[in-house]
Formats: sequence, C-alpha cells, structure tokens
Amino acid sequence: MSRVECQTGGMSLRHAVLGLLEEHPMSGYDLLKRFEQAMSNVWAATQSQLYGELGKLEAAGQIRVHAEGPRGRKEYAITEAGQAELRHWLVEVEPNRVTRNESLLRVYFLGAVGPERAREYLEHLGETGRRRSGRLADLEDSIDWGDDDASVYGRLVLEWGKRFSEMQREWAEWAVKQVE
Amino acid sequence: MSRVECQTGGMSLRHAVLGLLEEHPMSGYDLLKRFEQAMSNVWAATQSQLYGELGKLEAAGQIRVHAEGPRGRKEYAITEAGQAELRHWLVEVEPNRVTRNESLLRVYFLGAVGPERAREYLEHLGETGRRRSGRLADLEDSIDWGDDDASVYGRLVLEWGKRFSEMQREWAEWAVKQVE
DNA sequence: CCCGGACGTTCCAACTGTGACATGTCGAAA
DNA sequence: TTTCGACATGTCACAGTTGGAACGTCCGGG
Repeated sequence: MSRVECQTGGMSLRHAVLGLLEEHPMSGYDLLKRFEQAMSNVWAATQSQLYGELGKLEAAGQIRVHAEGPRGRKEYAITEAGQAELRHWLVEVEPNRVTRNESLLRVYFLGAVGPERAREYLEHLGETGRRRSGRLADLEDSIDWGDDDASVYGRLVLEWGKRFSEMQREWAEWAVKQVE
Repeated sequence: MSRVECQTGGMSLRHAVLGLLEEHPMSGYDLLKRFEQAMSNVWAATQSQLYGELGKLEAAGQIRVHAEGPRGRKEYAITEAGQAELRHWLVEVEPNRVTRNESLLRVYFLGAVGPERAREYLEHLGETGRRRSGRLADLEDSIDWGDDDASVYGRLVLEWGKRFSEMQREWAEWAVKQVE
C-alpha cells in the first residue's frame, strides 16, 4: 500500500535490508553479519544504524517480526508492502551517485608532498588493488555457486569488484610512471 | 600548530578545501564551482556544507581571509597550520574506504524483478559508463594541460575516471550476457 | 533606466551515520 | 561450576550531510 512519497536522498540502507530479507527472514544480528561479509564491498552499515532502521521499517509496515528465538532474537520477514517498495526502488527510482572517493581526493592534492611521497602513495594504492583482487578471487573460489538468482547476481557483483580492483592496480602502475 | 588529535572519520571535506586553497586563494563561491566541476568526480559538497566548513577552518586557524571583494566576497588563503594539516592528512592518515555503491546494491537484488527488467537495468548502467567515458574524454581535450603539479595529478584523476567508466561499460556488457 | 541573471554569503531544520556504552542470554569447554 | 566468547538488542551524543530559504550586490543588455 501507501509508499513513502518523499525519499529525496539516502534511504538505501532501507532497501539493502529489504533486499536481504527478500531472500529469507533474518534477525538484526544475521543482517549485520551479511553487511560485514558479502555486502562489505557494496554497502557499509553499522550495528546502531541497522537496528534503528529495522525499527523504522517495522513501524512503516514493510517488515514484520516473523519468529522469535532465544536471547531475545527477533527474526524479521519482508511484508508485501516491503516487497512493493523494493521493486519500486529497483526499477523506478533514479540512482543518485554521491561521489566521494577519499583515495582519489588525495591523488588530486599529491602535488603538495613531492614526487617521492606521491610515488609511495600511488604504489600503496596499486598494492591495495592487488590484494583486494586476490581476496575476491579467493572468495569466489570458496563459494559454491548455484544457479539461483542470488548466485547469478552475487557473481555479477563479485566480478565487478574484481574488475574494479584490477583497474585500480593497472591505473596505479601507470600513474607511478607518469609521476617519474 | 597544534593539530586536532581525534578525527576518527569523515573530515575529508576539510582537506578537500585545504587542498584547493593550496593551489591559490579562492572564495567560497569559487570553491563551490570547483566542487561542481573538476571535483565532481571525486568529492561532492553542497553550498551549505562548504560555507560551514570555511567558518570552521577559519576558526581553527587553518585558513584566513586573504582579500575582500565586491558583494561581500571573501577570498580565503591557506595558512601554515592549514598546510601542515594537509600534508599530515596526505601521508600519515590511513584512508578509510566507506563502500557505498547504490548502483551495485541494486544489481545485488536484481533477482527480485525478473530477467527482462534486470537486463534493462544492466544495459542502462553500461550506457551510463559509455556516456561518462565520453564526457571525460571531451573534458580532457578541452583542458590545456601544463606540466605543473595540478595538471599532472589532475590528469591522473581524470584517467582514473576514464578507466573506471570503461570498466563499468565492459562489465555491464558482460553482465547482460550472463543474465541471458 | 531597469531588469534579470550571475555573484556571493548566511542560516536552519531535519536526517543520516559513527563509535561507544549498556544490557543481557545462551552454550560449551575447562 | 564457573567462565568466556558468541549471540542479540537497545540507546546516546556528536558530527556530518542535505535541501532549501533568505538576503543582498553587481553588471551588462535592452
């Protein structure tokens, strides 16, 4: 039913939660794990933010407590209103890219510290890319992929991460040469 | 002198401003233009945020009013304390990557809308990459590059943007094939 | 002369995000 | 049996971010 009308900016944590609950019901604790692991390359969230958002989503009727477990565990499930909101966001809302790349920002100002320091920093970025790339490759091997939706689209995201890391590594190597 | 001790997170707008003022003195209005144009691929800032930060930086003694012009224009220049802070941040502070990619988040959940919608979305991402890539190439041609630091490092950042956009385009084309 | 658009700054309310703190339960191993 | 680590949630203050409204000035073209 009634969808929130405004949602000018932000709000994506909300949809990340809805998307994960669309897979299957989970507790806040479970969700937090997902954000720390699989989602860590895509969207960051802290514990306080997450539990806060769960409260808001429940109040908005987009998720509901589906089961309770030991230690006060509350498993949330997505409601029909939540599914509607998720689909709406997926296809109808224009993504707003907020560019904020701290590493690149530093590169912009690297002139202030002299070429040897600059070179160090660029090499560091390249090394970071290399490590990240390796880590993702390991991750890919460690997962046994199925042919369900979660696997298919999860693989796309993972591949994006690999290509991104490789790009960063190659760019950094090129950049070091430019500085010399 | 005395540098702020804590600065756990965020704070990068401060350094972006310091970095731009390191080039040469500018007013808030000039800075805003830079954020809208050259910096738009690296760091976003709104007008309110920017003027607020200028006030804080002045209070902290890292910038000072260097000249005043018509219409209440205030040109700010970086101080020695500000230069020290900038150099400190550039080489000594570990960058904290906050991953938050809304487009990729959507890809993660694309299973919820069926393959034809998913395909549309991925094609849209590819198209975005292509456009962005073209726009950056035009930008590169339109600038007459020197061999000063700002040109050298500005080119590195621009090249990063081009490679990123190309990567996104190629990935999206590959991704469309995977979904089929 | 007047008018619109660019120039230029200031303030604000609301929201989002962060790290820390507080609180408590359960299960397994020592 | 005690104790420790994992499980599990809630709340706080503070800083950063957003979008907008408000205000006034300069300058060139009609």
